[in-house]
Amino acid sequence: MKTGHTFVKPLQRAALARATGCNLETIRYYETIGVMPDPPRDPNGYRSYSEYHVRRLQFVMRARDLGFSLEEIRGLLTLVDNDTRSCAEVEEIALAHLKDVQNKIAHLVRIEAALSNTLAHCSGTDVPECAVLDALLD
Amino acid sequence: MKTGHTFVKPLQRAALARATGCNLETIRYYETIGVMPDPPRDPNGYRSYSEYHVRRLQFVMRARDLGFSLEEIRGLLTLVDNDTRSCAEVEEIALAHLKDVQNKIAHLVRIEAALSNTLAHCSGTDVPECAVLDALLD
DNA sequence: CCTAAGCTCTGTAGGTGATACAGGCTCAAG
DNA sequence: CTTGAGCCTGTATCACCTACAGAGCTTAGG
Repeated sequence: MKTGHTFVKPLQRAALARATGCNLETIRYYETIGVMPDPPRDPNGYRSYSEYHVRRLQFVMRARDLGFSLEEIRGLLTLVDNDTRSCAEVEEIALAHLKDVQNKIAHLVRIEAALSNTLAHCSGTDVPECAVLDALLD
Repeated sequence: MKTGHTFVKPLQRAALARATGCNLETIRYYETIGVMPDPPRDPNGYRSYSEYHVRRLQFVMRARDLGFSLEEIRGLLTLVDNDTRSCAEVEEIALAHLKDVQNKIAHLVRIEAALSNTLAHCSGTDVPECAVLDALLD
């Protein structure tokens, strides 16, 4: 086949979903909240996605995997878009998020300790005495 | 003062909120979703809470502090209500929840590692090269 | 007695992050 | 030509609240 200049054929919504692992409906959701841009439309009104959209959605998905909120992701995308890419600004967002994650971990670890401590007193039998309920009932 | 038989005066919604630390509106919410029972009403239609409600809401709040979902709390309350209090059933709910918490912790710890690893490569300066964005952009 | 503050009531909207479904087009294959 | 898959839009739903608007009630002060 002749492949003179690389021309990547546009994707429909389901194809973008497959390409990125993102849920079909979520793509439209990200569009309405402005995380993904309004894509060009085919004459029939169908959304037409390019490689640009694939990369952008992948970026969003990776950031979400790291637990960034959509608000934080919006911030990161602005930096990418303006090609400001000031490392300092990005670091600020990422550091704030890291602290957030660490707080969540600390909180969950406390919960885990309390829970397993309570469960340690549980007889696990069918008797009506229950250490877990006692703990909750005070 | 004469305190022949102990008569605890009924509480209004704000008083229950103060007594339990629960948000005022959340009390009404818990009522609509059936976690708290419909309280008796004064002639003027005001909700009238007794010690029973204080204890029940405290139970709910403690369970929430431990990260139980409202669905799980509903399950625990059913056991309390029926005075079944089969320790085995309670243990089942609490153990499932403990596993859930441990999974969340494991997940967040992975995120934390990835994040701080990425941040370690961050120069923190104003240059447009940014390890964090590079990681997200692939 | 009247008024103003401060409660209460109800229903409903907003927020986060999606997910799902209904009802209607369009398109390609058989 | 029909059928089925895909697309479109708007709206409802989930968890878990929070908040506000607009109304009524209660209480204390003047």
